[in-house]
Amino acid sequence: MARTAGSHSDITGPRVREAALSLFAQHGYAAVSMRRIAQDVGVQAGALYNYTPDKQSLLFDLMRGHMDDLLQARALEPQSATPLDSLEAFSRFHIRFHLERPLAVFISYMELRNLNPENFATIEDLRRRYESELETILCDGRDTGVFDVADTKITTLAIIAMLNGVNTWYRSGGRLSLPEVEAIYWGMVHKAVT
Amino acid sequence: MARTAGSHSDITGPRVREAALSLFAQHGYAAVSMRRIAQDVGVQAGALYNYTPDKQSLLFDLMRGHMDDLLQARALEPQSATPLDSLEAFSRFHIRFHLERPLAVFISYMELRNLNPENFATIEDLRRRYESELETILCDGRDTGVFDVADTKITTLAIIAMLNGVNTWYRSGGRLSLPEVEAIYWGMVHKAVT
DNA sequence: GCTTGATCTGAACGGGTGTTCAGATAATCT
DNA sequence: AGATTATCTGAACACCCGTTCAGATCAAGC
Repeated sequence: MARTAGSHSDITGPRVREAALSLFAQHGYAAVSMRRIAQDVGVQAGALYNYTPDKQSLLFDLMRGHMDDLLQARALEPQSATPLDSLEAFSRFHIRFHLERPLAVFISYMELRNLNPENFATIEDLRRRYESELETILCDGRDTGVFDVADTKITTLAIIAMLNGVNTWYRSGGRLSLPEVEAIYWGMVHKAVT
Repeated sequence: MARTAGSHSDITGPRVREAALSLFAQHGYAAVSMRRIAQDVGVQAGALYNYTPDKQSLLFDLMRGHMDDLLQARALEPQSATPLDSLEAFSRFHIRFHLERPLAVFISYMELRNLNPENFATIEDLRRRYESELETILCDGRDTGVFDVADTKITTLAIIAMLNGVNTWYRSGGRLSLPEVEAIYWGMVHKAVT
């Protein structure tokens, strides 16, 4: 068989996903055509179908990949001894991870409604899995008496919503460095639960 | 001149905006066609152009109207004596107002990228005006020594992001009543800034 | 150097898009 | 009753959509 190694697919495949990621984040899934993605890749629209069965899968693969990265990176983080340390580690990890890939983050919650029901369920399951890690920390802290939280479910969502907010304004090279941002948000999270 | 009063325009006009609001919130601006909006109104697509110059204006009017409502409702709220009372009033008002119109809230920050640059600037200005009301409260509280905030701009955005999070999960008739939700979130905001 | 087959082109498919407009419709006024 | 005109229809305009596929292209293996 000819052209197995050194083929263009190793290059074009990632480029398709990169172009889709950037365009979906800028204009939204529904407003971006396959022809527009192809243009950014430097290829005709038909060639995209060597790398994705359809447009929906292209979106889903981006979101699925992002959620997998998130859960894997989280799993690789070192364990903490106390609930307070765990909460600080979670808060700092969340900010750092999300600021590193703003486009994927943006897509992963702006384009949820453009997933078909099956794909939506898959992403939502992964999201809930991530959120439950925070809730477990909050429950541990409440049970040991170090946290004062009225409702762990709501506090979980409130903390994540607050931390996600960083992505709306942070620009690297701006007024505040990443460690400063981490410290400020961790301070607010810390106070809010104690 | 005939047909000035009792004309259909008093009815159809609002119905066009209602249908657009609901459909834009469900499927996104780019994914909703004028024909689909017309179908919900019970009219042909061409008739919509008696009520909006184009699709873009339809979106802008919804967002503009929402921001106007927000600022007006906020202005009608009673003044508070202390920064702490002001912050509580703001937090409770924000939650209450936003839970009353989830569709308009959803559109007003999901569809920002579908506004043309001029319309985008207008909405962003109104949004900043609202946010600055919260920041003023935080500055007052910090200056009088009752608040401990590292950075008023970031704290402003963090609080608003946290409060906005309510809209992602709250359903009326659910586990928690509106006053309970208000109390829980106000508790977290209060602790986070003191 | 020829064969092989992965990759890509370019055209086509059926259908949908926002918007316009001449003409039909019908409610109000004189 | 007849004139007026706001409102709506239905067709048309030029264009874009996701997807398919026969055939061209060309790098790797023999």
